[in-house]
Amino acid sequence: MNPFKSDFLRVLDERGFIHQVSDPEGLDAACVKGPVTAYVGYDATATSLHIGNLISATMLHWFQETGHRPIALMGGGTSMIGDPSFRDEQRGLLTPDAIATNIEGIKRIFGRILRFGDKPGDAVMVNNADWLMDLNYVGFLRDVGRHFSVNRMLAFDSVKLRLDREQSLSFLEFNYMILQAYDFVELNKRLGCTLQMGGSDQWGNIVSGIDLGHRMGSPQLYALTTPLLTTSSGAKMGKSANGAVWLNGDLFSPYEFWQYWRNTEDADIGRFLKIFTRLPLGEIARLAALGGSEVNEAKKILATEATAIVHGREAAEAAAETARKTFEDGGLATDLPSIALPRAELAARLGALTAFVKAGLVPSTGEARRQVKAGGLRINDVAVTDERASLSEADLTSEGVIKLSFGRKKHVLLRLE
RNA sequence: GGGGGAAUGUCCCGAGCGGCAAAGGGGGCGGACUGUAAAUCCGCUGGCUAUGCCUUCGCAGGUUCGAGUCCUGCUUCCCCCA
Repeated sequence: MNPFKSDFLRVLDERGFIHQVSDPEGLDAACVKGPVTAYVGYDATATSLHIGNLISATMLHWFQETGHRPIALMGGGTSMIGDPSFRDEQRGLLTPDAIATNIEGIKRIFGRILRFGDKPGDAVMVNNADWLMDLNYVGFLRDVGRHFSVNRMLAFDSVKLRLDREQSLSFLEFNYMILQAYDFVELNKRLGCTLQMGGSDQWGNIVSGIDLGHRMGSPQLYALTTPLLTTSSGAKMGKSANGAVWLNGDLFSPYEFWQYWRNTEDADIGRFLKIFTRLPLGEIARLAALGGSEVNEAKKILATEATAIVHGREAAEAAAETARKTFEDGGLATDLPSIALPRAELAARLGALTAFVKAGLVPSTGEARRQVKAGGLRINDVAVTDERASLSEADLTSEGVIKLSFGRKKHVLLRLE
């Protein structure tokens, strides 16, 4: 199946996006023949997408780049249910309000990744609430539900985890797969969509859509999934100290985002450059081959390029510059993340432990206390040794800020307001 | 329908004679070493207005000076019989 003839599959393959494809030859031929329409669905589980979603969104980018039409599907309807795939327990139900706000947050990122419009080849954004919310229950069961075998659904790996574990799988969640399958068929009808892409955890849901298409008379549909990315040492991608690595700047600043990539493990550089940047493969091969401490140059390029896609070139350069001042000059970069501090609080002597909690560097004063013992907290680069230390105006640097550091890499400035 | 078992530190797994903030892992975080890497070693891994106070062992009651541990009911799950 290897040398693909279509630009799209070749690019995806070369860059390491492909985990599974249904009928690779058929899809390849279809992509050669003319523009294809494909979609990826995003449920409104948070106000922002995260790094994991970026992979599939990037596939949509290359899809468009190679002459096809991508659809970004907002899961306004499916989010009312919640995907149980590979989850070991039920999540709380999202309220309609939350879903609406989440979708607003999620939409923002696509403007940077896809080109939308009305011309052929322009990307389209749709919301499955448009066709799911008004379904008639009995009618839907008769038209669509009859095509699903419960026996078969129970055999899917995606629900096995839940079944094997002692957690119940509610009927509500059990329907998720059916609705997603229906989405695929509906998008085929409405927009001629014949390919659904997603993370490897979506394979079962996607294939169900293909089956449903067969039974309901759709043309041949295709599935393509990406591997679940892990770091070389086995950790799941996308986790940072504060939780997920979000794409929206209000949840995860461009500087933090840049830092996330800067700290990539050596062994992952090539793989990540191919997926998270748009650099040409030749350039990537050169960077990935760097040895010793030279790999740091490659990591900086990875960080800047990946950040530029998500936050814009300017923000990426600024983040790189802030990092350079902080880590390479050992100086004080005044555009490090900062929080405002009322002058009155400082005048009243602010407890050092409290200050670190306020800055969001540690979650509790208890944790701050422990870190003092471990030598992990510094004020203006001087280690805190006394739990009862406090801050005063005397601690302000000549730039008028106080720099709090947690560990070697996390820094926050307190800035008088 | 009947019988037997399980639920533990809100990341996961998992010990726990009635005195328990609760063994041990994994993961995570910090320190040392480095290159803002990996590997390795060391430490930490409920909260607070902190030599004390408060909240944790599926949920709700009860016995007891004292309950994760015993009793009752409930919820969810697993196994066997029908």
